[in-house]
Amino acid sequence: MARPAEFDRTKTLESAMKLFWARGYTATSLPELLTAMGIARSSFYASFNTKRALFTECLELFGDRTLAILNEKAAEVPARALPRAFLEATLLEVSQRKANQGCMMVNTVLELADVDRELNQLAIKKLGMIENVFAQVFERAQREGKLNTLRSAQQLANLVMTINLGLRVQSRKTQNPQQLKAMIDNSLSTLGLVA
Amino acid sequence: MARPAEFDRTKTLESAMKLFWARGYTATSLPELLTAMGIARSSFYASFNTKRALFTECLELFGDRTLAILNEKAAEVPARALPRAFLEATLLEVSQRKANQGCMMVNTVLELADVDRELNQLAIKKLGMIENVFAQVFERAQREGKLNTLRSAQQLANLVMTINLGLRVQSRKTQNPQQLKAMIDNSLSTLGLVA
DNA sequence: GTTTTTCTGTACTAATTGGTACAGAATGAA
DNA sequence: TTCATTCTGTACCAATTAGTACAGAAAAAC
Repeated sequence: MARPAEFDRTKTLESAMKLFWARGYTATSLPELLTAMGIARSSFYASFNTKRALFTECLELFGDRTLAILNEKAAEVPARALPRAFLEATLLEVSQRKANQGCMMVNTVLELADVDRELNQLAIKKLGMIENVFAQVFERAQREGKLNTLRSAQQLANLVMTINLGLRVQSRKTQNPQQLKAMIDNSLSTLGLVA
Repeated sequence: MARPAEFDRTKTLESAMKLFWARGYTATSLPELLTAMGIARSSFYASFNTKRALFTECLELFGDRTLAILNEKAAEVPARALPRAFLEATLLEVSQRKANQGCMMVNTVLELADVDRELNQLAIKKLGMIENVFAQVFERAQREGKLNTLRSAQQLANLVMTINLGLRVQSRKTQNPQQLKAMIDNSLSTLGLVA
């Protein structure tokens, strides 16, 4: 028949994600997207309906990827070491190769809270999934006696999230990875589950 | 001579600030600003050079106001009670009358990190001034033996800021003031200076 | 080769962006 | 009243926005 290959959709999606991640939804223009993705305008609209739909896909991708990292770490380390493992994996490893990008979900929550409620809610939902994983891991560890029960698993998860969110803001204002590392240590030592 | 009164500049500035606070820099258009401020286009450019200059003024105003609240509380309560007093004053009292606005400085840091470095730096500077007040208050309290020295004053201040930033993100995703109150309690109890 | 499909490139649209120009109404002091 | 000044309102500008239309090049199967 004919030319089968759509261009590498995953790859272009990834490029778009990085740009949205860095510059946010509103400030990212279509021409910028096209350049970053390396495709023509027509191809863009053929493959990803609208800018907004593309952003949704990117946010979805970012969230899933973050969740994957968390699940991966959850399988590797004990519950009380999970916060550090997650923070280092997502904050330090990323920010070493890509400067201070923060977190696309957090960025979106703040940017679009009063601008686009639907996208905002999607970001909130994705963040909620992260928190849920923490809660489940902690709950199980408590049941197995591997974690103290001074706080409920849910409270602990919420606390980890607050610190996580705070550090993600810090990562957007602090260029230096070493300072960030120190902040992670500093915050985690308060949790009472130092590992 | 002639008609003296400029319209109430402070009041219009405040209206602009609220709008920027809610919707961010990029997503706020000039017509929206004019409506909110209740002035004509010409008056706008006569009084506030550009949209960007206006934003700078608003950010400055927001930062100063937050700093004023902090200093006020610092004069009222002992050092170990300052974090809670500050968080409740800025998060709960505000969010009760004005929904989930978060913090304009934090919003700006995330929105403009890779878009407008100068505005971003201004927001970072203002946040730094907040942190400095905490650091000085803690340092003095430690010198006077009113605060344990398990952590340095600077570390403590940084920790308070991380939690503060995290909670401000939470305040932008959580509508419920009671949940927010619980999160404040939950986070502060980890600081080891519960008051 | 022919055919079928996916891509690029260019040219558009209508709406919106921030910013400027200027006429004239409103205002108040002299 | 006169006169200087500060507003409002409208009309404009050039640039940019997201999105559409379509001609034709590129590529692979037959």
